[in-house]
Amino acid sequence: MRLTQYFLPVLKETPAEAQIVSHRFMLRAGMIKQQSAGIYSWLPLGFKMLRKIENIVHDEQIRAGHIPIQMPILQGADLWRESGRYDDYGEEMLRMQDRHGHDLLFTPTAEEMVTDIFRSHVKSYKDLPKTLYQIQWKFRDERRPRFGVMRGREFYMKDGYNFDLTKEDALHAYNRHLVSYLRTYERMGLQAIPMRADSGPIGGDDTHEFLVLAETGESEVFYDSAVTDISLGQRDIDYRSHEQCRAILDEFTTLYARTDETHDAALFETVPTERRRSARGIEVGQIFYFGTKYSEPMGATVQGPDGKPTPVHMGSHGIGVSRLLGAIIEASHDDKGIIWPEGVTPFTCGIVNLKQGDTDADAACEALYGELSAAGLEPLYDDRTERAGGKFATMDLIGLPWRITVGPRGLKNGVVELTSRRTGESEDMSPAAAIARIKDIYAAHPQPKGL
RNA sequence: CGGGGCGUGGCGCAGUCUGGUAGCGCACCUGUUUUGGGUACAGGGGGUCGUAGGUUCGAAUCCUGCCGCCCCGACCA
Repeated sequence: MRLTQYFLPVLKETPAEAQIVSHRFMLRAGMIKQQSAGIYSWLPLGFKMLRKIENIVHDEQIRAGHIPIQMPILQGADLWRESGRYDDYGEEMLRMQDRHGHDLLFTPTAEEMVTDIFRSHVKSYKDLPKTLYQIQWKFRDERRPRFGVMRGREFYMKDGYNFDLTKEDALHAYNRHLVSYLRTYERMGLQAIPMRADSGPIGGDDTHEFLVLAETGESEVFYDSAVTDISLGQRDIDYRSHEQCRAILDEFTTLYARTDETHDAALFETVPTERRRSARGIEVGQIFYFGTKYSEPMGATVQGPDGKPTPVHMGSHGIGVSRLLGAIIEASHDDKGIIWPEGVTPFTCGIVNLKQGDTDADAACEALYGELSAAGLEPLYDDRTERAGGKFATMDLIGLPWRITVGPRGLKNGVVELTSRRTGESEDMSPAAAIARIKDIYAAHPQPKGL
């Protein structure tokens, strides 16, 4: 993308309403525009990042064997009356009526509807297990929306639902989700720690939340510092293996890690003093096993081998896609702006032309831009006739991991400058070497495919 | 929903106490100049002062209602 062809309304000054760093940078980098309390328009850069994150989530869900679907944003009230949640959900559920006076609601989650889909089409145990998921806009009428997209009323969420014949199978689905979530977060450069949590209005027996440690987090968390040393890394995972998924769950959830909701002070005392930590965290996902809580009242049964109808065992699992955008920025920024991890960045690198209009500089930039684009490595070329300072400030603000700086002086020596946004370190090299380096870097950080 | 605060051009703000018909910086447009880490100068466009009503010769300013937004708290991906 050429910057002069793009729509990137960056701000020099911070809008007064933005209190936390991710919100400030999202506004300043021209990613979002607030339209109402907790409701945002997604401008090109923000929309692009939302899609990137979404695509990582898709990649990792599909890898785990889960099947994408899409359910409507507006749902009829009847299904929710069946499960009993129409009355239970409370003020957070935004309700409305259509012209016929039928009650509708803006979906805050979709257990009812997915259960309806399942019961309409699946009749035999032979069709199990199945996990269906969607990435869709949700609406929860929060009492107090805040922190930009971190607690919006409208938010983009991946919600998945597993259907299994037995509790054992459903628990494997739970473990499998935990593993796939860990992998999803790691790919975004985030460390999200699974913590034992409360089930809230979803209900159920087993539940873990995934928390990214950050000062601005809304949850208070308590953990054994050893949990921060564990990572999935590059290991091969067979998502069909009950044993392997179970082993990874044990590996990640044995050490003490809980939110304030489930914190057990006495148990925490058993953690060695020097490893006891209390901190703040951002909740970026949650997984539940709730058995037959919905399948029984809603009649989601399959015929078992014995011919008898059996209610299916279910769980649901969520990742806050729009919130992740805020969480990544909270976890990765400096005073100048965002620092995207290579795994999720709107563009792989920036090309800064220090002297637009200089024949050599223009030609060198065009060549870099053309070759990187042809290689599928989407660069952002700052071809504005602005003074260099403004170009650097813009690049720093929007946080592309790498920048290639091209100017007439360097070109006289046959070099351009490759700079890391994270370390700020620069290196002079030939344009060909810079391209090779960018290719190498992103070979190790493949960009998401999505659907 | 309880407590607090704020609505003045796209953004950040002054002006409100003490009424006299709107100003600054940034951004934007034009021109010249400049260009290696947010150039300089000159000219210019853009504002029903959130909104409705009231007081007054006169309201951004005083009074009342309403709307919106932000912060703290209690609830949540």
